[in-house]
Amino acid sequence: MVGAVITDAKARRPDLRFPLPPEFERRLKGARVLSLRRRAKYLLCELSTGETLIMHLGMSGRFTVKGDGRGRFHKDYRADPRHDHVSLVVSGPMGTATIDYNDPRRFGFMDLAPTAKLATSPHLCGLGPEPLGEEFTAEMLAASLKGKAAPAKSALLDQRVVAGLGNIYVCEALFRAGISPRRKAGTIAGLRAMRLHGAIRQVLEEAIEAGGSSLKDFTASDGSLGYFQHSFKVYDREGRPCPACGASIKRYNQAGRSTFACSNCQR
DNA sequence: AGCCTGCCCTGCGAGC
DNA sequence: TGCTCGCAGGGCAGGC
Repeated sequence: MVGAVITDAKARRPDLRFPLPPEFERRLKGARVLSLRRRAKYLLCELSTGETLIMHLGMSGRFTVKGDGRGRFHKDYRADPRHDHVSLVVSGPMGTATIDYNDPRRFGFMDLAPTAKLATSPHLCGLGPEPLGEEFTAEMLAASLKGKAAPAKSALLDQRVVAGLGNIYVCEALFRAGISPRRKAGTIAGLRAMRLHGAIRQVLEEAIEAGGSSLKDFTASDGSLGYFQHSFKVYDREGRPCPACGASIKRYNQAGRSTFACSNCQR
C-alpha cells in the first residue's frame, strides 16, 4: 500500500464497533498512502491528506488482498462476503489491488484522525509502552504495577500498563514467568518483575517468529496460517498436563475472560 | 481513581 | 437432525 493511491473506497455498512466517521469514503478517495505503522493493536495508515486511517481488527476482523498476484489463500480460507464491510482499491507501482476488511462480529472499527494530533486521539492517548520497544523495562513495569490491587491477569490486559497484549499472550507470559494470574499486581516487583518483563518479550518474539496464533480464523493476509498455537503451554489446555510439572492445567474466569494456568508452577 | 461487570456481535461446537 | 447454551483472539460505558 505504501506509495499507492486509494482510487476507490466503499463502506458497505457504517455500524462497526464505532460508527464510521462522516464522509469516510470521500476522505479516503485520492489519498496517497505515506506510511503504514502499528501502535498497540491499532493499524495506522498515514495519508497524504493530513489524516491517518486508524484501523482495529477487534476479535474477528481480517484484511484480504486480491488482484496483485499475491492472493494465494490457504485451502481452508473462507470469508463470508456478507461481512466485507469496507473495501479499498489501491493503485501504485506494484499494480492495482482490492483490500477487503471482513469482520463477522464487528468488534473492529476504522476511524480518521489528523496525523498531527494522532497521539492525542482518544484511541491512542492512554496507551502504555510497546512491549518490544526500548522504553519498556522491568523497572517501569514494576512501577506501573505498584499499588495495583487488580490481579496480574487484569493488569496485563490493561493497555495502559503495556500496549498490545491480549488474552493468549498474557496467559502464556504469566506461565513462563511463574506468576499466578490471581496474584495482586502490586506485589510484582524486583526479580519477579524482571521475570515477567522477560517472559512478555520472549513470548511475543516467539509468536511473531511463528506467524502468530491461528485458533480458528487468523491467517496472514496471503491466507497462510500462524503456528504459535502449537507452542501454547497453558492457553486452551485445560485438563492437560503442565509441560513443566505435569499437574493438570486449570481454567477459570477473570474479568470476563478465560484464564489458563498451572497452580503448581505459578504462584 | 481504581476495579469489576456487562455488553456490543456473529459463528461454531458441545450437549441434549 | 435440530435445538439451546456457552464461549471466542477486544475494549468500552457505567456502576460501585
